[in-house]
Amino acid sequence: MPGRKQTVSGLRIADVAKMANVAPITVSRVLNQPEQVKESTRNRVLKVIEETGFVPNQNAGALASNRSRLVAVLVPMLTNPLFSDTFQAIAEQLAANGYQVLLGISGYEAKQEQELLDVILSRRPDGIILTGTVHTEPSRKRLRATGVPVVETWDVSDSPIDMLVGFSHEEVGRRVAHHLFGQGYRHFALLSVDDPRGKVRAQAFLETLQSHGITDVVHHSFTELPALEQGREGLTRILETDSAPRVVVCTSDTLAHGVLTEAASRHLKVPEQVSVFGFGDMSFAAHTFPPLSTVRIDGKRLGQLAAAALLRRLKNGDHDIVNDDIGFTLIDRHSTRVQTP
Amino acid sequence: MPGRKQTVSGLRIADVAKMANVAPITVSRVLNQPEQVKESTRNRVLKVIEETGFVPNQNAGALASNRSRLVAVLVPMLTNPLFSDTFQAIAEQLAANGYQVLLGISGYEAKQEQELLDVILSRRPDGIILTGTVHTEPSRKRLRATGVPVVETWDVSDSPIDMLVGFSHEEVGRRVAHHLFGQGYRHFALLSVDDPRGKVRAQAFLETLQSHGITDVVHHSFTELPALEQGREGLTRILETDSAPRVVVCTSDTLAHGVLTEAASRHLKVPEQVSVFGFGDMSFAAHTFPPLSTVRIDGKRLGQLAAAALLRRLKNGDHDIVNDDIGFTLIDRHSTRVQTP
DNA sequence: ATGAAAGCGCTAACAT
DNA sequence: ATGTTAGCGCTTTCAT
Repeated sequence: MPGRKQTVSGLRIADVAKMANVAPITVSRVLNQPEQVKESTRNRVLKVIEETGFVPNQNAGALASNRSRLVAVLVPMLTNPLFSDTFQAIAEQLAANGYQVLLGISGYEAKQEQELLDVILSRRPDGIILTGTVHTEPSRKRLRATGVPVVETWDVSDSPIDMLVGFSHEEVGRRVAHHLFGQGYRHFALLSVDDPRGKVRAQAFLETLQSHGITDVVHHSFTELPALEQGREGLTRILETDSAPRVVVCTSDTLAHGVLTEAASRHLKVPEQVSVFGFGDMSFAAHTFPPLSTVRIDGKRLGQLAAAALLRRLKNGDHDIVNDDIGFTLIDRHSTRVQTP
Repeated sequence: MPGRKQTVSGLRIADVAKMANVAPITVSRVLNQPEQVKESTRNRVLKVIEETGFVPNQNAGALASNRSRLVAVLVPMLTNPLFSDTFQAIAEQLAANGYQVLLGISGYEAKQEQELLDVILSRRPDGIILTGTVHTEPSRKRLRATGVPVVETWDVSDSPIDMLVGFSHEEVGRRVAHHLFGQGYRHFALLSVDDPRGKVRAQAFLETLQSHGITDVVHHSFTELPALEQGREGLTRILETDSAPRVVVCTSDTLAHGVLTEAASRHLKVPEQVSVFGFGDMSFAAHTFPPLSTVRIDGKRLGQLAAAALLRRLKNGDHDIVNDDIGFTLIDRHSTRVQTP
């Protein structure tokens, strides 16, 4: 006999149906379209479900209905707090709408993501939310071919796979450069971690400074995930190179926090002796000493919009083109000075 | 006609089988037990799979085989960085062994977890990893009844549901109290967030101090998630109450970091004027200014052990009793002083 | 408003 | 080493 009983309560829909004196399909309707069932019948069925602790098998449901109620969410890394607000918001929204989250850790390499994708697709998710817009060509092709609704996040793209909610990292780099130049800063240092989007920000930042004639930017790049430690080490290295007053721009608030810490430990005055600019406006940024000037990204909102776009597609079947640039804001706190030096 | 085609590539196993001149079951074997298929046959099938981009439907597979290859991981909150190392380690281990992670956000209330559980069980996961050992009685019953392998984490228990990998929060509270008392501290303040396990640590800490005759502990509890902001506010409040030199014990490194920050902003010398003790040994703890004395929890190892215990059960079907206390270590850095005052 | 029959795509069990 | 058959538990379609 192929297959074996696979129930939580020892019951299948058919068993519940018998106990409630209805056909299996009626139980199914009570579970999925309760309004289609007469109240008295519905209550009878619900009572049996309640009493027996019956839990339906969604794998069977997915197979029969071609709807898995699963949404795959791919993030590069769980330990990077930058994404956690977004991820949390996505997961909450989806759960509230009856979808479950299938997690994929894609790393920061498009190739790794590609391999993950087949594993993910084998669950037939009803939707996929990706971090970033850098994917291999096979990945893009496959996703387009399957027709699964896809939302790319945390970046912009000229040719999104499907829907997109993000912001421009190039623009971030440019705006930060202009902003600080406009405030009178002329001596810059850059601390970056080499994730794909951080690289774009760093690159755009450097190019914009070049256009202002500034080419002597001290630049240190780290291969590890952003951490306080790298920020401290970064400032140390910068000071070895050049002790002139300058502003240290970081591709992550965590790095910037490290710079502030190292400055404090050296009794350097911020922003007078060193200024610091971050990225992310993570929860701590407003509360460092001194409070950190940074680029505010509303990660929670990003997540909510991404989930909402997907849910609209899933629920209403509409086919709106979604390409939201949620933008960002430059926030001047006290780790930089507004006056011209 | 019930059901509709649900494929990624437009193909089912049956189609691949025809193209490779084998029976469907042979394709299935190539996918699941490749060593059972003769190399030449296997290569022929793999070639067809490769060329067509066939991706099997795991929902169907799960239904037929009664193995979903899904492991549900329930965490209270994605935005609490304390768990992210553990979660990341779990997800990596599982992925490396062919399991996918179904995410559940359980919040800090057992009741909320209970509701989530039915949704999770409807996917028939092959295993479940829970955070904490506080669950409702219906939850425990249901989990035991289904027989799904369960690993509880991040705590200890006299009556685990099944397997367990954690450490004692009571013991943490006690040890921290003894430790600081032993170093000569007599004036204590406590900053806590009211998550269930933090409460236990705080409680045990206070009771132990009482047993040493210390009852005048200034205690502030926050309802929000631990954040730098609360730590700063906490120290501010403590100083309003009492400006005598003391040690501030925090149920989270994040809180402790906030205390250090507030101290720096007030030009208070740490540890001379205020000492600080944290919990977690999160990545930044060794790099704050001054470096933070704290309780080291090896969250990554915890995750690896939890995943490994589950995988042993899933792969070998063994039924070892797993009840690992991974312990913790008190680390004296420079935010406390070792000398008697 | 409810039901009967068929089938979703895959694999367990039993052949050969 | 490979194939045949039946069925996993559910929902679609069509009927009443």
